[in-house]
Amino acid sequence: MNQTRRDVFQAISDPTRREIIGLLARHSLNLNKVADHFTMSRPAVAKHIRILTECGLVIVQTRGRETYCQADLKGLKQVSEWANTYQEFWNDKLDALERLLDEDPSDENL
Amino acid sequence: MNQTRRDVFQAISDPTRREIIGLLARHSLNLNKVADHFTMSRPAVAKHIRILTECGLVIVQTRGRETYCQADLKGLKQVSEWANTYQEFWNDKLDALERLLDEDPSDENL
DNA sequence: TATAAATGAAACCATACGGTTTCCAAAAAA
DNA sequence: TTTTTTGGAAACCGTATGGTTTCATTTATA
Repeated sequence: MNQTRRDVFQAISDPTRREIIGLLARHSLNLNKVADHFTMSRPAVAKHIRILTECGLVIVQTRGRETYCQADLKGLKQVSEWANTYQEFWNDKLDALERLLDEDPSDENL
Repeated sequence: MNQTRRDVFQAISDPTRREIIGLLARHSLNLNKVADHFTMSRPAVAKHIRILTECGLVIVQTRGRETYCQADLKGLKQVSEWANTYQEFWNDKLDALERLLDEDPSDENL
């Protein structure tokens, strides 16, 4: 749970963190409220939230005794854009030809 | 490196695997050709490719003595769609109001 | 046929990950 | 001022991850 190079792709790889994102996107919540949505312990949820903050997807501010968590999902733009780079693969109308050329075994010695 | 439930989000969380995807999207390659693009060992690359196949992003077919790898990135649609769910967060024109309402501290007891 | 190329498989390793429990501190509420 | 509430922090644990080296096997090639 150290601060290795925390990037957005790694942050969203965990289903629990994607759920947290879903929660916080709708309304900001303090830590306990977030944890209430899960069966796992509060510290576990807190660690997930910390990871989300480390890559900027969640912003935390302490108010009194509580930790107020809000989503800031601008970072997901990067993910969307990266995936869309390969849109041709699921958008059948596009570039079928290009891909066919490439599936040709004769390309294999490149 | 076991077959836990391999999902696309986890598969793309590793930068090396995203690079492999980038390579194979342009042209299919056999394992050694893929490995040539990296400084790590061939077995390491092979493991990454295995993970990519486990979630369907890469298809492998053995031809003679070589392992021919091709991308099948339809699975990235899921990623794109998930990220786009939160498009409002980076598309400033949209829903600024809705989000402002939500950033209001008085919401915190939901 | 002997040799080289391409790869799978196994064993191993250090560290990251995802979780737990326990304890402590600070605010808020009774 | 006790007592909750809220959550940070630490220690720990089992397993997954990402890498290595070594060896065996299969297929082409000289």
